[in-house]
Amino acid sequence: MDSRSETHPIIADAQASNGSTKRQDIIAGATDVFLRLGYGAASMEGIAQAAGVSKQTIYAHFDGKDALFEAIIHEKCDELRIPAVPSGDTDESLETVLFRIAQAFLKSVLSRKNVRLFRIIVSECGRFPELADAFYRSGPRSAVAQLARYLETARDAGEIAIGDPVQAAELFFAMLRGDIYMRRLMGIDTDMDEAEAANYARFVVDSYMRAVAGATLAV
Amino acid sequence: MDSRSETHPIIADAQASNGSTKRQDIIAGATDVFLRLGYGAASMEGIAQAAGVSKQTIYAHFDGKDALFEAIIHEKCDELRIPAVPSGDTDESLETVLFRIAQAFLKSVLSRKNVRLFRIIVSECGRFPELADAFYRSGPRSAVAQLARYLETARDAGEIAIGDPVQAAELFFAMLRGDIYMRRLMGIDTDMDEAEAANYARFVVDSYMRAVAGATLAV
DNA sequence: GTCTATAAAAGGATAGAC
DNA sequence: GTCTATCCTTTTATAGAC
Repeated sequence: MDSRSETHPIIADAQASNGSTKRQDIIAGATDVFLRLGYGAASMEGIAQAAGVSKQTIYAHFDGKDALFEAIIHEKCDELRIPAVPSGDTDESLETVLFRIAQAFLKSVLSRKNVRLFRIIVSECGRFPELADAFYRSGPRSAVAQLARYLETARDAGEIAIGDPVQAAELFFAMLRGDIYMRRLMGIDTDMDEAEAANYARFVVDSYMRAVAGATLAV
Repeated sequence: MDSRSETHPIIADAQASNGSTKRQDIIAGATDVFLRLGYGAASMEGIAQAAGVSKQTIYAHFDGKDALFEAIIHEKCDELRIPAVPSGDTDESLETVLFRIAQAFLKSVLSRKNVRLFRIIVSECGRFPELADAFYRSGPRSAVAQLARYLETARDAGEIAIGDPVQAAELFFAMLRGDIYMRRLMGIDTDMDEAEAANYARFVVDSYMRAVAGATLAV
């Protein structure tokens, strides 16, 4: 895969200059096609055209359609780790931190890219269960774990009354997904602009603050 | 479609005795195959085998794969209307009614049939947007509308403090879906038995009661 | 490694007999 | 209406030249 042939030094240099251009072209084209059409409706011919290479070139770099799909989707799942929950280590109030998390979460989870990725995960979870695991770990599970840690410190400081921090964190994100995320998944709603997102985040944080302000929960 | 030929009275009688057996066989087989494999992975040959008929018989009853798929999925969406929110016209407490609704909702929405149907709606919402509409209207939208009406009466009676009843109802169901529904969609979680469902319903109702017990919301 | 050409199979849809 | 046999397109994957 990384064996640079000695027979055509000029071509080898062209590859070395930006590190296997063809392979990156394939990945870029396949990412576009798979995210747009899903696994079944995407064809290797269409991917080859989108990448500007021939089909055989794809097969020289990947074992087949399944392997290419797994590589593409797995990479997109790993990217979910980046825009995580911002750390709230300052002296901001709980409500302020939750509101900031809410806005970031809504912006990320309702984005077109994210919605399309989740649609594909759901569509192909039978054929590629490992991808569902990767998505869940890198996305929802990671966000929940971070928020749970923060909520736990808030609970230990006596600011809120919750039982299981993980369950409390899951509830917060579930409230944020609300009805709009389901509609987005089904392609019903077009968009939610920043003002609407802020309003909804405010509504959820207000509701959540009341929910966790009460007596300790039995878990 | 319903024109019973006069040329073969015996066959015509066989059809009349239970009302077009072949058509029902096709629907049964297609329902099974489509819900199990989705649109793309299902083949007309496979459906014909599952139904115990020939391919041409399917084409005699339906215009093609698309029309058959739409008929099958649309019918399953219509069935969602049946197990709706139980009416709470008695003198039960708000909490009791919500708890009953929560249990019924969890049982229905987490069922294997319902999860598979929603997976297909999500997968094919690009090709069949009308089906997503049908699902949303018959399922989530219908449940929200019924709960919203109930919450509105509770608000007018001074029992709870909410802004938009529809938004309040959507929040309740979003809390119930929680994290578990997303996991089910991705095929990660196996099952939630009745005891676990009851515990989770209790947790959500408790949290929700606190959330709606506070001051009036700005919507 | 990369391309053109081709194999081999599967799937949607149709023809024609009964 | 129903079946068997067939057409035609699409699709994954491979062969062979350079």
